Amino acid sequence: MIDKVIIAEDHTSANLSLQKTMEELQIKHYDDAYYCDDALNKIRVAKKNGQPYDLLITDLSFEADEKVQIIDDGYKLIKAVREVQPEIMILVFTGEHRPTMIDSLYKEYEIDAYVRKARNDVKELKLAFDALSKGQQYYPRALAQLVKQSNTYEFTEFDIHIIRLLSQGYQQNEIPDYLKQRNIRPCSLSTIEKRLNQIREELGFSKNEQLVLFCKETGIL
Amino acid sequence: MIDKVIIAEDHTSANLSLQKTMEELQIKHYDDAYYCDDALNKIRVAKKNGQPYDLLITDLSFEADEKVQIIDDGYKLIKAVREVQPEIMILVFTGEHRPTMIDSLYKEYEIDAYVRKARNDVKELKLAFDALSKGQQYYPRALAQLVKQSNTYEFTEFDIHIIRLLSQGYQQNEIPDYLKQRNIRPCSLSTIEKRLNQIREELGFSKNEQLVLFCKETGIL
DNA sequence: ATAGCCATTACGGTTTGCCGTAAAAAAAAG
DNA sequence: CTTTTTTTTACGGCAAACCGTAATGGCTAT
Repeated sequence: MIDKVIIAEDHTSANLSLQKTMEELQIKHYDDAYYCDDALNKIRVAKKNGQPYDLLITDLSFEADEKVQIIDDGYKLIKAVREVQPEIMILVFTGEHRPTMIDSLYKEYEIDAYVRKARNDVKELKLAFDALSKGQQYYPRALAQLVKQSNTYEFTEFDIHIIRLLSQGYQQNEIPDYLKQRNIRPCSLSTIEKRLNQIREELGFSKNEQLVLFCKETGIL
Repeated sequence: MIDKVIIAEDHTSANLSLQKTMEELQIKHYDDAYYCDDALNKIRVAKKNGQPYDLLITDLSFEADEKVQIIDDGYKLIKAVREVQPEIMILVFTGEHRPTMIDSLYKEYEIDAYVRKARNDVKELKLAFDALSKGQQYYPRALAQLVKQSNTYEFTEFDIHIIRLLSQGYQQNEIPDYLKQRNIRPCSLSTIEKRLNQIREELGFSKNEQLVLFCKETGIL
């Protein structure tokens, strides 16, 4: 059973929607937070008082403002919360929709549900909630397909490094020096060229411009 | 006075928030639409029946789904609505925050207010509403500053066209043919090279990869 | 009509990127 | 320790991109 819920969401409008949804779901006790630090703190206190939350509902992106925060986004909040109270259920409610990123949240932090802010999001929230109430994970069917599709190429740290340098204005022939200075080990121009060639081929791209755009869109950059 | 409001917003959660806000503002008559076509239609009908809406609240991005729509985003909706009922007040409520884009909405379509989905958005909605009730325009103070700052370079349609082609994998020497086939008029390779060179210089970039990334980040692509 | 101006195009030299092959180095296997 | 395999690097020819200069074409004003 889910009795006690904490909502972490900085947008007032979305926060209120979630609260209203909680009421419709007849959750007796829900709290809300507009900052990650605040949410984490409430979770800590509740656990200490022997009345821990059953469920955290959180967005992924939080906007910085004049109040300086230790935890400044949902990813870090999830990580921190898992350390404080490993068994708490986590529902991610966000507009973010990079499938691989979401999938990695399920794998790495074992989140229990993901609902995308979209048409019919409230209905989907309730579906997710039902699943969670029964102790089930809620993994949207569409997500599985999207993950499959998008997982055409697995980028290594090295790949990302190169692509980032390109997107920062480095020429390819400047990159070997850059890598040598940092003792990063494949560092020849030839290897860099080969790597880029390979990546482009696997993704069906002809130009680095496409690659950079792709990496931005999938959240790699 | 604002008596009658129409809400165009596809996210259920945001839509419900707006409805709730309308109730708090004691708006007696408000309707909502989850599709632009639906919103436009309601505006048309209301006007025909001699009970036109006073205010349209709309998002800018609407997601496509199986229901094929004629008008598929807020920009087009605003344009269409201005033709149907030029005097209606328009409040844009969106997560979109490209200052120049928003500013151009004020200039081109004479929208009356813009509220960003963010922390305290509900409070700002009410402020905007107050201004509109008094017949005033609501132009957020922060927006003016941002517009000034961000106007480093003004992209022409032509610029965007070229950059988009690059980001789709076109080689520069393929672009002249592409443009000629479509009777787009500077179309020589030389002009394209010159244009890109100029853009890069003005933005302090050395590579097209940077440029593409920049355009993606600022929402031009 | 023509002179002047601006945008567009054409051209050529240089640099950078692309891609194949082969050598060298490192890692794995025997 | 040697052999095999894989990874990394070096090199070279060619295509694309870069960038300056000059020529062309269109437009305006006198």
